[in-house]
Amino acid sequence: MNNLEELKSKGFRITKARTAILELLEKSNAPVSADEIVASLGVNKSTVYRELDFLESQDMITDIRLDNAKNMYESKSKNHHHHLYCIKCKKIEEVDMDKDLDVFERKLEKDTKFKIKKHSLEFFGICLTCQ
Amino acid sequence: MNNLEELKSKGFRITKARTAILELLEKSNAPVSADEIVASLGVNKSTVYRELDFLESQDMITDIRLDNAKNMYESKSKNHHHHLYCIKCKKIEEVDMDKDLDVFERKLEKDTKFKIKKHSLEFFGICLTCQ
DNA sequence: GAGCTTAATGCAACTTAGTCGCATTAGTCA
DNA sequence: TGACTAATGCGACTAAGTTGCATTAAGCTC
Repeated sequence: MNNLEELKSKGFRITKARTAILELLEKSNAPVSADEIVASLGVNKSTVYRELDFLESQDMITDIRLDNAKNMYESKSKNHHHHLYCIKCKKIEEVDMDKDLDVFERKLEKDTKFKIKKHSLEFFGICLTCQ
Repeated sequence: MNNLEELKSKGFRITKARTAILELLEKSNAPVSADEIVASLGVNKSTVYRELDFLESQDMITDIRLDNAKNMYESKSKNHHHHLYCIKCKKIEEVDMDKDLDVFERKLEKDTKFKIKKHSLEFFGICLTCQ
């Protein structure tokens, strides 16, 4: 069952905006910002923000903060990863390291009694070409 | 040599705003936002933002994003740590786990040729009292 | 397919975080 | 004490995100 089918089965409607936004995020191989979605799909700004909140609440996308101005969004269909961000050219690379972090996260839950829902791990630096 | 002395030795001025902001961040045991600084010190908003940028460029403070609306700032005098954030009551706890992450970071630098300047690792969840 | 219900959308006005240019103030040094 | 200029304050601005409300359209029943 894909994301749209899952939403339908939960009683949510399959609208043009919803389909387009979800598809755009699933196809994109880099995080996407709200205004990029507005620009490339022509969907209203409020709708985009509401839909992003909704998809996040449905656990289908996540948000990340790289430059400290705006959120970016990624589909969760892709396998979980972290980011390496060049503070000069703003290039984003993906990074894997979850085995270690999962172990730590479970320990953390036990120690703190927090129920951990997600984590974010971002590295900031200067890429080879910018050095 | 403390932060202020270091700034002075580099030719920067020791002003009231600078002293107050640095002191506030050093004394606080939780991350502080720009508007909290404006409110509690009565320093002008532009000055606060400029000063925060400046202190960050001098490597004396760091910024973190927890709720996705605004930056928060911490003194680097405190030992490096990460955050555990309750998405309900917005309580922030500090977390240590740097041995592992440092090893990983060095490997990452080698693999990607990035020169890594900093990283941020935040955990989001629900604290015991909010569960 | 027509009619009904209401989730989802679009619009416009608003809020909030952060930025910028410029005139003024106040550290620092001689 | 005076001169130099880094730092400040003010006000106007931008950009990201939010909200209320009237309208539209997805999906169900007949």
